[in-house]
Amino acid sequence: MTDRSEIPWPTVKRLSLYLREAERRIEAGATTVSSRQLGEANDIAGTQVRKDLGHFGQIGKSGIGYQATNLVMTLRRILGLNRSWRAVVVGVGNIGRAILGYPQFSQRGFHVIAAFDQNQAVVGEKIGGVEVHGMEALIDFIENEDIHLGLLAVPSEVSQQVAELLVEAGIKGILNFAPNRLLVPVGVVSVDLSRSLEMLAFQVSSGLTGEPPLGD
Amino acid sequence: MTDRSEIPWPTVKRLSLYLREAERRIEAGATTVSSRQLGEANDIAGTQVRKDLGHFGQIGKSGIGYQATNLVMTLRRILGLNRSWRAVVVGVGNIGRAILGYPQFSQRGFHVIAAFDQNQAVVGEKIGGVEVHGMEALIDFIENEDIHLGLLAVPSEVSQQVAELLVEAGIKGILNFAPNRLLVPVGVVSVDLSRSLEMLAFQVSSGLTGEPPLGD
DNA sequence: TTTTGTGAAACGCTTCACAGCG
DNA sequence: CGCTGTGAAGCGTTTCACAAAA
Repeated sequence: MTDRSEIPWPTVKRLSLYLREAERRIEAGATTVSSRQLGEANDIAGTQVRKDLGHFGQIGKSGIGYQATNLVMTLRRILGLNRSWRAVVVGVGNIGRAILGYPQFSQRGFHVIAAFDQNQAVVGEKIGGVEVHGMEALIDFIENEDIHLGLLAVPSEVSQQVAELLVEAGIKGILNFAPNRLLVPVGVVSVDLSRSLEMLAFQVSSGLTGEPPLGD
Repeated sequence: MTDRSEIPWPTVKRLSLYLREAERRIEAGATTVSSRQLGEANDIAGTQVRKDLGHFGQIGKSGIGYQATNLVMTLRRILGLNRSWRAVVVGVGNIGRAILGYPQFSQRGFHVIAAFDQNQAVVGEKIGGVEVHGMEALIDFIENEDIHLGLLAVPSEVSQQVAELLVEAGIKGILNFAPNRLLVPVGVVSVDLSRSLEMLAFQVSSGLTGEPPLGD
């Protein structure tokens, strides 16, 4: 394994796709997968797949391909999925509720432990088996319950402020649903629905078809 | 204005950000914005902003910057936001419900006209003022109500099939929430929450901080 | 002086071409 | 042969450097 910080971001974005494909093939009975097989469902060339996987050493066998279960284990390890992640949802509006009701997350080791909201009207509610607490309980909860990730679904006017609160409490990463950049010293990935819709509007207006470069 | 199909995709992804920033500055009383101002909130260099905007002709003034309201109009036109988009939500699970309750969309001219689901138990329900219909009504509705976009929030096992249905009915673009590529001859933008979480896990595991290249 | 617009250079990722292994 | 791994070439985007406009 090479130093993870040397892996190009475009490669990282594809690793999830390879992992899924490998898992699908294993379920279909495969014990071995080729670079072409790993890429074809997502229109990624075999060469590209091999270059990407090459970052982790020589893990394939010429003439055969990749040992499927090994590959899955390697990808899981690189992506950081060989552990369990404890997360809280902050902001129980529409998006927060959707996350709380989304069972797929726990399949990958992401566990939503609790939710928080400023609005006293929703405090005490239970959504998808997860209890909603008041914001004043946030810091203690994160510290005491060993929470790693924050799923941030608050209005954009307060997202930076709440993000800083999370970081102060010791959180390690934030999935941000607000349409603005967060300046915090932890990992951040943003999901910006308005922006996605606008990119779609551009595509349609331009008469473009299919997905833009690499499923983003 | 140049041919839109010649605009590089990385540029398109940034246009939404410039538009937002320009609008924010106008609200704050600005009549003029510089390339540096447009980029700084998102950590984009002034040169980059100018190269991007250069695709639409020479719309700035040396020493001054860009006429704010003009710029907003231009960006809106390029992105295809100078019109109204009629959309339907297909699949009224957690994500579908979240979209239906999300009022911000209509601010940008995206109007969710109706929702559809296979499950008879939710048909007839009204969510966020939008009625849920059965899947059998989908094709006629799209044709008769002049629907342009489909917001696809169905399980991944059926997403390709439903996408084909939408295209057959004449839809022009799909915002896809299922974790798989859609092979259809219309515009597609995907929002893949599991993948975003996995990229976040990678970042945190690697000790990386801040956002990956350009807020994606 | 501030800021745009733009060729040219630099950079990073993708694709090619092919050696080598099973 | 089929498939991997990889140096080298190719390509598209970003950054630099600077001329020109207000």
